Amino acid sequence: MGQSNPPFMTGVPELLVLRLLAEREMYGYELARRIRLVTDDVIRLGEGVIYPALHGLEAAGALKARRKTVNGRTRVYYRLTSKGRRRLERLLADWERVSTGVEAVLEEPAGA
Amino acid sequence: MGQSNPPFMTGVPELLVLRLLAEREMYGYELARRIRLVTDDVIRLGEGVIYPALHGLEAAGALKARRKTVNGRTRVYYRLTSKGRRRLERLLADWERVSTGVEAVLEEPAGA
DNA sequence: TTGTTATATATCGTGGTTCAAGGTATAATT
DNA sequence: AATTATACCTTGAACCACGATATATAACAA
Repeated sequence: MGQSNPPFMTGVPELLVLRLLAEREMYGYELARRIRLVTDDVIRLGEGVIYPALHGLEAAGALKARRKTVNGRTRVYYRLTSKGRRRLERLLADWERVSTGVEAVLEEPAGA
Repeated sequence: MGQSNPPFMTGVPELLVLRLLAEREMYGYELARRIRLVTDDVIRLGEGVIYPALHGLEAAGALKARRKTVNGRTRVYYRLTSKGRRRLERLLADWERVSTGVEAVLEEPAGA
């Protein structure tokens, strides 16, 4: 009974989160803001995407959380684990493969 | 009572189908084969994706179907309408925007 | 003081895409 | 005779991503 593979274009939010956390420790709200900023508002991941992704990644052992209070507000900082780094590599390769595939079709010059 | 927007990474199968049909008239089975071939087997769209996409596109007026019997087998050839061409332009622009956004995050060099 | 905006976390219900699997039928190959 | 390739199609479910909602503090305006 069918377990199906994830759709081939998914996992991008996860990829973005992991990639940013590879640079430095960040917290959820910051990640959302940063993605909006860097993509010029093209990609806007809401809290309903960011937080579940973060929690899932942490549960999978790809992230480690650290609580910190700044200005009376509690932030949860996440950093990559080695497992997370490996996962990032994999997702990076997936993205490259798939986007290259899409480009191949788009540039395809009517070959027989 | 939310109707939600489609996820930001979707619509790629539709894009690929429209792009190939912009070259020339093709039928469903052929499209599936062609996408597999051009992408080096990276993207494999099954019939469960191809045919519903084709039907939806036709219902939306983006494609025009034409029945043709070859070697005793019936094929349904699809060609782009002007509406389909416009839709292709839009999806093309969407893909460019989004993939550029993803790349921006991936190449992001730790800017503050 | 009251209201709104920004910061910061979290969950929930649901909607829509994509998926594998199944179903029909003819032609070609083994 | 059986399997593979061609060719169409539908269905049920999985899953991600979405908007909405909730809570709480700080900053700023009116």
